[in-house]
Amino acid sequence: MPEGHSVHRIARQFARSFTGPPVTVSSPQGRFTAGADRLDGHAILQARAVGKQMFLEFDHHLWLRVHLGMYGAWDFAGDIAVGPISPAERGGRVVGANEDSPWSIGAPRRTRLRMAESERLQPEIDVWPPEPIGQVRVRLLTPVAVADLRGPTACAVQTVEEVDATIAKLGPDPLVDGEAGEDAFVANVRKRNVAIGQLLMDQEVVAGIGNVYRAELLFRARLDPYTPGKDIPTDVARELWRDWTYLLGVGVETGQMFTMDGLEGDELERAKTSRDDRHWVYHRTGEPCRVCGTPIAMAELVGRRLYWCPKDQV
DNA sequence: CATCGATGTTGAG
DNA sequence: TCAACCTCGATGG
Repeated sequence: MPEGHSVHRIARQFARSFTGPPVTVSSPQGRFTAGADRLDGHAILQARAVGKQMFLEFDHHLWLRVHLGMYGAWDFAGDIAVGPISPAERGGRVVGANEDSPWSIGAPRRTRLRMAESERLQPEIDVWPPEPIGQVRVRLLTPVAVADLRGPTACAVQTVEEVDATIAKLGPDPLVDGEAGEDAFVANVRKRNVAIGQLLMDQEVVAGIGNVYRAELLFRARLDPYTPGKDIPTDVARELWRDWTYLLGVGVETGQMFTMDGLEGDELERAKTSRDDRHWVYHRTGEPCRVCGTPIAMAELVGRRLYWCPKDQV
């Protein structure tokens, strides 16, 4: 269930801990054996994230494309990075190892970290390499680090042409397209006679936004989710993009989806520690709007639940 | 302890 | 249009 920020963080984990040495690639589960055999023994050159898709380039110029979907996850263990990601690693394209933690051969650390929509340290490993847990589609193993992929929606070996085609179908991602993304986003929104609440979830319009960020972005903009894209003024669309850029940056740096700015004291602590107190409207059906007290509304839109304040968002 | 639902795409029909 | 993916925290008995 990760949205874009998690996928960028996972790509950075690969850039920092898996570029350099040859990688042993296997499919403990057995469902990706043919694909794993095509990558086995090759080194990883770079990790890229675009929206919710991640791409690893191997040194024979084949790529592994992964989409975690609803409940996919990566389990990392060994000499891996934990915690906030340094500003030096910002950017959608990450090449090579981080200077702060250069790749080195040595005894693997015992850290185990699960990276999905959130990140959680797991009990430390006691043997190297650790036993796979659950249905592991792909295992990537270096002398000092291991990554196990579980439950992905997509996991495929691609040529560079196929990677380019996959990315070409995606809308702009602030961490990939930078300033140029803003114009693309505004154009994509304003040419469609489709509700903005639907457009924000459309990965061809903008890549990386999921159900939580959609709801929160629309509330932060005080925008009615049912407003057709073509009726949204240019400056409002630009502000939406800039707010997404901001929230994505916060998410990538902290690993959490902070959407409530300006909190202090107890409110800030609650937002950090309690899932229920973390959002303006997401998953708050019937509860009082934090601004006006009106019960938060919920409706299905293209098969996903949409949350909004019917009074503040107009 | 059983059941449900989910921060999402893919591909069969 | 809908099941598959096959995980896992929340919920209810």
